[in-house]
Amino acid sequence: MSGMTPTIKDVAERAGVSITTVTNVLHGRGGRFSEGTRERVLKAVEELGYRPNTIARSLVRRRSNTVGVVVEHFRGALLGNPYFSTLLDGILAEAVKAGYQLKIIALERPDLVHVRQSTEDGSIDGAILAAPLYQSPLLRWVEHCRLPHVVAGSSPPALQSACVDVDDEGSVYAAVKWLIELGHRRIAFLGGPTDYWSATQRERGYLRALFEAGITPTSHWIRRGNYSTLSGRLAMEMLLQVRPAFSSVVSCNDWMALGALEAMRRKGVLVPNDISILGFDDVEAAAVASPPLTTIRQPVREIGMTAARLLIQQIEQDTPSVEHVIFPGELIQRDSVVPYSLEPEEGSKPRPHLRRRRRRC
Amino acid sequence: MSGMTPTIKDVAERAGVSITTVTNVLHGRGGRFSEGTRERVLKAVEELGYRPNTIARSLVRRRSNTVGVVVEHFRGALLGNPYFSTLLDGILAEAVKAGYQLKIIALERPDLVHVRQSTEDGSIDGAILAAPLYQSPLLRWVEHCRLPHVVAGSSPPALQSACVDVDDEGSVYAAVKWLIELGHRRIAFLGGPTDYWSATQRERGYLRALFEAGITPTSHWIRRGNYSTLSGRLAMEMLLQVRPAFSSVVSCNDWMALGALEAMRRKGVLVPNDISILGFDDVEAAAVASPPLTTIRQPVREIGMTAARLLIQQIEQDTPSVEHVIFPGELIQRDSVVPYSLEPEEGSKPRPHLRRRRRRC
DNA sequence: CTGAAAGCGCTTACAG
DNA sequence: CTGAAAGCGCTTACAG
Repeated sequence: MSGMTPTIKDVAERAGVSITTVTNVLHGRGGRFSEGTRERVLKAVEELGYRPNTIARSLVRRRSNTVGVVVEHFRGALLGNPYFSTLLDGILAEAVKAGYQLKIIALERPDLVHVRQSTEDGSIDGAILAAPLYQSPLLRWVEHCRLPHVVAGSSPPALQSACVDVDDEGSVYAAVKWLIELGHRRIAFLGGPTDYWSATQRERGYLRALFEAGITPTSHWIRRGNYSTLSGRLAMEMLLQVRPAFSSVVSCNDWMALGALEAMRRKGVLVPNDISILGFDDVEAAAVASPPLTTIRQPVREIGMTAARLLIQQIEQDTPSVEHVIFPGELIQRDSVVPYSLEPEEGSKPRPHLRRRRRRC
Repeated sequence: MSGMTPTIKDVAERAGVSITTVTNVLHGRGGRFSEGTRERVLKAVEELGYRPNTIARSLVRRRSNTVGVVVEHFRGALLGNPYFSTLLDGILAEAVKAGYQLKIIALERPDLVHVRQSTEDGSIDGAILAAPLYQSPLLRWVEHCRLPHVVAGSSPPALQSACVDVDDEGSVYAAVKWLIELGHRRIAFLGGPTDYWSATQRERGYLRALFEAGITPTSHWIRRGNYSTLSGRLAMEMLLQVRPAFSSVVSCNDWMALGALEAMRRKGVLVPNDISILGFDDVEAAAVASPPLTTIRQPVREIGMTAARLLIQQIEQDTPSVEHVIFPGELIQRDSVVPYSLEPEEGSKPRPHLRRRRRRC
């Protein structure tokens, strides 16, 4: 009767008891069996090398004890992106701590049919949406979703779901304001892809700080890329040709800032003496760049942990949440930003970038 | 009779057919239903928003269609490690392509009981062990494991299981040989943690190249760290005090090399003019370091992909494999290594590092 | 073409 | 303290 893998039935037979009794001792339901029975059961379990089948248990309990992380647009190197992997790391840490397993649901096409198929199939108790794009169908899905869920790394204000994210807008706003306090008024912007919520929010923060300081933003000083180093280099090359020139540039992420650094190196533009540059994310490479990049760090791992905690709470209390947890970014001051001291006269001669000198912060 | 979520029974009732018929049309088992029946069933599915319960299906099919990735010693920031996340990325890519889901099994304590509990419970069809430590209990487990499995990022030669890894020994051997051809004979080594298979193998490659060139390795020129940047800096600081001095150093990984770079910068040692340095891994930061780090790249993503492919093959053909797939490392030449031209005389005066000059490769 | 029945491995009332 | 029975949601022979 026993197949390859022993089942509870095999244990029961071997121990000479019913399967009910086996479950009872396995779950330590005290008072439902004698000490002798307990020992016999445990012995049979041991001898047979019996492991309860989780699948069967999940079916009857209607609980899989696993949380799903859904990532959309899996084009290949998503987890190679430190943002995602760090987020996942935080989620995993909390899930493990709470006794949950983790399943990764990678959607090749993020349409409703596929999400529902892979999330509402009983295999997960709740889902964390990892950084869904701005107008992703997933964001539409969650609104009608009865499965516990939380959105991490994306936080449309109007969304009636739990969200955990960094304060993109506020962080950039604060950083640009700091730049202005440092004397910069000609501040360029290296934007990210417009279908990323984060990118548009960061750009908003930049614009708001400018407006508030009475500075009119120039569209010539705003250039967008796709968050890659290459696109940052290209965008910076364009920016470098614009006149009048700017004294500092804030980049939507570090990789683009690193590309911009390269563009400036090639052109002989000195950082931070000629141009100050500020990044976002604080990726590992930012610290070892030359000069080390001043940047805004977001608590990615903590975002993941919080998302997992919020999700598990919903699962276990069986109450949906619409809480938005927004973490502030942290300004990491390194060497790529210095105060602006000497504004060159309007209409000054060529190589304006090279005419200025500033002291370090 | 219908709970919150519709089941196959609800569909059957609504369509006025048996549940057998419902499965049949759902699985497109042609010839077992009429066109009219098919339409009614599909309509009921649509109206009810029915999704098959994967758990129930897995139970009867004895197949979960998910592959497990087991990571041991989950102390918190494992996935934050680009190696693991890239490996996972490769695994995920292949798994998704083959129609499998992915489950992450993070073991806090990698003992046999826990592994077996979480892998032999029917929830996964096979397991990939991600970079288990040198003498991990997991490596003992796999030997008696009936579940399909493959070890990725670790490859004890004697292991009777499928393995996918980079050729640690051979890659370092080749690189050190190259250094010797460049004129270096005094080559120091920044080793990794000795409980890592990779670290010991890389050290072996270093030693073998030295032996083969008739160079006797000096234990004073070998220093070990724990793969972190800090440990690399510390180890290099020690190394820098050793006399006679060396002309080049090969580091067990890039992060330690980056730390070593910092140590040298602080001491005023010029790289590569005074000392050449070679890393391993080609992490993103290696390219933006100053000078950009010459290093050995390992095809991590490909290792993950291959591991997944091997595993799925085992699962679907129901035949265990003991194949070892070993990828060669790739030497990425950047600016931290130059040929050695002038060997200082034995017993030369202080600051020997600063007395040499070399041209770039 | 269609459906009743057995069964996947477990858990949970419920009755002794 | 113990066990027979029903059931979780599906699939798979098997008989019509």
